[in-house]
Amino acid sequence: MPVHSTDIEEIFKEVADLLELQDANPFRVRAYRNAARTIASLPYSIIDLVENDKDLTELPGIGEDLADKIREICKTGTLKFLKKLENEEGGSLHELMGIPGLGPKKVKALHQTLGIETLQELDEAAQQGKIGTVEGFGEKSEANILKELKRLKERSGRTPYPVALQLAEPLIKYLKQQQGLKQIKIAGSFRRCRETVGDLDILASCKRGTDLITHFVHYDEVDDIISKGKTRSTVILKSGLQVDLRVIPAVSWGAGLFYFTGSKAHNIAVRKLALKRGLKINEYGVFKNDKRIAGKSEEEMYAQVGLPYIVPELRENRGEIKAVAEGKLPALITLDDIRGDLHMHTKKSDGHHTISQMAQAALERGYEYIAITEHSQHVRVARGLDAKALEKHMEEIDTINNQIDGIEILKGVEVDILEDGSLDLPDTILKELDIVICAVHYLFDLPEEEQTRRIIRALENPFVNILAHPTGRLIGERDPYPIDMKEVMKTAKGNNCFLELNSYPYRLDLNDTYCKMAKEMGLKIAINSDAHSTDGLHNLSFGIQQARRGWLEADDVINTQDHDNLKRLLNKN
DNA sequence: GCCGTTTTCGGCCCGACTGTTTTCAGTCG
Repeated sequence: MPVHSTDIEEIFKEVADLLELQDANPFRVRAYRNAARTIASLPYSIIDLVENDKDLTELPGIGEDLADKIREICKTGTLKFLKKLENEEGGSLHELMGIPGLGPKKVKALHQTLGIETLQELDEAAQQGKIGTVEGFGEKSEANILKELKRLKERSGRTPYPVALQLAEPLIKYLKQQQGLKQIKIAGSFRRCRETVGDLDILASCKRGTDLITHFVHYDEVDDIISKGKTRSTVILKSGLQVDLRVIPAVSWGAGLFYFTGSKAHNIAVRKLALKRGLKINEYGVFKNDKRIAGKSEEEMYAQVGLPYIVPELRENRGEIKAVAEGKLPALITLDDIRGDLHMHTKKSDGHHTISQMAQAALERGYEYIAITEHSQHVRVARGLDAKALEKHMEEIDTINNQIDGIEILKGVEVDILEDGSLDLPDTILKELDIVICAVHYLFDLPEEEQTRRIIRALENPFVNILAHPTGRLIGERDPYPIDMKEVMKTAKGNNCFLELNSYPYRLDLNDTYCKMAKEMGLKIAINSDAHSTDGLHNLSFGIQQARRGWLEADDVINTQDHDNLKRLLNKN
């Protein structure tokens, strides 16, 4: 069983919990949590560093001791120190700390008085009304524990961005009805455009904050009010999504926005710069000797530490602060840079609209070209085309191209990569096309080596241009299939191929870190919608968000090129 | 356990909210 970055993260978090339960030095506890966060926010797998014998202590928050422990986990899959902690008294109590409201002190109290060690035992004790009898607990804590246990069972982790977006829009509209509201914005990972969000952090500035909070907790969709104070409140929506609202004074708007947008790692890095200048940053502003010298806007916050404004998508502490200090921050791609869309389907396979309708919709978006890329025969559910049907389809595109002005329709295909890496259509037809996209649609569970070999062979076909949704993941549904991405990228580059960033918001495949990796290797990306209807073309904006998180600039993306340049890029011979 | 342009020791974020012990400890972000 290969070790992943997330395994190391989990082990360190568990160690932190168990140490905390033992009343260990709180800073030692924090060191483990910091290290877990560092590993989580790396734009690559820490396993690669270990395998290449790199110096792990160069990573923030990782010293000699934790570097040794990381190497131990990589080598053995486990950590002796954790096993030792688990074997000690109370070594299974960390799982109870997963219940919001239960920290180390309360967990220990429950253990000592009622002997509770597992979530199951916690549930039973709460059902029997025993929790309320423990000192420090009352009726409300008991009810809360029951509620959280229930929620834990129902919870399915983070919410995909498009779902959060759908829930957020009407809520913001509702909050805007409040009189005296000056500003309102969603911060947190949502603002950073992460593919999933843990909760929604809404920031507002309002004449009378308490009125806004009251208005907030009376929202129709609120299922449960977790907390409600003068400046902040937390609720759970009926959908299960947690929403935090924080009201901050207008003079602190920028500081609050900065603070609650995160990421935590980015904030810490900026705060460190402030400390060097003798300044202190908190959610209310930048302070010099207790005097606020900035805070109204994020721009002035950054200016005080000598940095230009950094867009939220880059705030992950993945080198953006160093880059901006050196004047090397990328000019990130925007939707306006896109001149065409190279992956879409029509009624001919599993799409809903005709070629003309798709072309018309693309024209309305200001595109100069599109590629129609139907499935190939292997994908029976999508009514994939065989060579003969594809030939007829190409003739139809020719006809429409002659009828329509202002946009060029490229003749393409999304050809299936078969088990052995050969393609689902013969070269004789592939070479007639303007663009060939290849993709894996079945056999997702091949071993890494085999899957990599399969894809590499496909990319070596002289007529293939783009590998679509390169990891096959479906966010929240299907994990990426294991492949050696570095090798795939190398092969793509060597064969004048490109990788796709599929913009379907449950795919976003390539993800941000792979985009950055491609950019660093000099491999260009195609940001495509994979639209199955005219509406589907809009998904491209989700891809742009992900691309920006991956540091991509217009020049890193092939469909920002004009038609002539694109043709040159697609012509491999 | 980490870190260092106050560098090998001594500091490491702290303010808001909840519930309960009613004046504050515990938790969270």
